[in-house]
Amino acid sequence: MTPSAQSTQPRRSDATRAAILQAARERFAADGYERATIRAIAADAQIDPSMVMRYYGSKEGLFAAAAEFDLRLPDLTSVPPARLGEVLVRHFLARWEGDETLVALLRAASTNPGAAERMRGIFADQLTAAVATFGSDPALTARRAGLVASQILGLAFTRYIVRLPPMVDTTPEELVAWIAPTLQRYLTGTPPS
Amino acid sequence: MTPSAQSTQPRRSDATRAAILQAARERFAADGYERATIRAIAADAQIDPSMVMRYYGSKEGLFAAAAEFDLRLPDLTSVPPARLGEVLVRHFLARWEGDETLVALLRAASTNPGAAERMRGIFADQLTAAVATFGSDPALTARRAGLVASQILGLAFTRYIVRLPPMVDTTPEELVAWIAPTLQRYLTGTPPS
DNA sequence: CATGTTTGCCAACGGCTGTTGGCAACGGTT
DNA sequence: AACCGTTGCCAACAGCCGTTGGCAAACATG
Repeated sequence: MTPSAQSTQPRRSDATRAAILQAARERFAADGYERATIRAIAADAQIDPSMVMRYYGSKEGLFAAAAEFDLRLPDLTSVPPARLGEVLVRHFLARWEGDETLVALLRAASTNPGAAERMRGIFADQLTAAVATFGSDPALTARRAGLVASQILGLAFTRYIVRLPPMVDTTPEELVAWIAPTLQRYLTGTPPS
Repeated sequence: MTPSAQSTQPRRSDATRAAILQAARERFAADGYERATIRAIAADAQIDPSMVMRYYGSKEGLFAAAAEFDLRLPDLTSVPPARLGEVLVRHFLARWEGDETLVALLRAASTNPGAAERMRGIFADQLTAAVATFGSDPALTARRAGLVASQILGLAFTRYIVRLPPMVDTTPEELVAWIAPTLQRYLTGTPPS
């Protein structure tokens, strides 16, 4: 409790907590939810497995903490409408090329219902909200966001999970050039009859 | 051995083998590789877990048998070039809307290296071969096939695995209308500069 | 100093997993 | 009838899993 200080005093265990979280992200990203064992995560973090339980309650709790993720979508209203697709692909590629959290979430979502639920939340809330900012027909917003998610997640799935050679070998800039028009049409194209 | 007859005589255990395979496909599709237990599969097939081992050797062997999959791609040379995208999306949607094998493969590929390897093989061999039939630049064939795979697998991932509401609620025909132009461009579009 | 809290490790638990070996019933062949 | 391969079940093994409780050291506070 320590009621006097503002609770901002760094606890000595914060480093341990952080080490656990980082090891958890790496293991979940590399192995998926069920293959990533608490024992292995604890070994990576060089602490005892029981500490993981004390700090995160359960394996589910640990995953929930490790899979916290913010897409950090830029403000789309300040982007030229014709370049929306390009900006989005580039942003996504950069976003998870440098952060394995989303790969962890992606892998886990295939088999863990909680992870799938969180993935649903991320794309339903964050992406749909971003798509909604530049308006047009509100009835189509969810569908446009869903289509964008299908191409974005398909890109991530083939490049980082399945590792299809042509998708791994292609440079980010080439991928942007190919995929940007797809997102552009999903976002701003006229609906098919 | 039974050397006289042509080995085509139906064995009494064939029904059991088939029941195991069907139950395995359902469990793998619903739960993924590690959550689908041999005991549960055997219970579904109403036989003893040890039979699974006798007939398929190991869990890996069972999965390999259950995840045998043929995309059954149509002959693309007899399709009007302008309708290639439409034909492909429609085919894929129909193909795995009625066969859970690919969903099983998709789920398992996230965490099981063997499943990912098989998925790579399916798309590298079958899809790339189909794309190669209508020629153009051979150096681009693999990349075109990879891009098609990214959108197709993204569609499957969001619709059948993560179950994003807008992707689940949209009818197949609407999906075809939205996604066909994407595949069309990946297949026949001029490469970006 | 004494006291209470935090941080950590050790050992163990119950449960579930893939896998194995042995044994009974069935079926066809001679 | 005797024989032998096939089909099936039962019981068990060894190993790994998430999780728990207790105990020692480190630390902070009076």
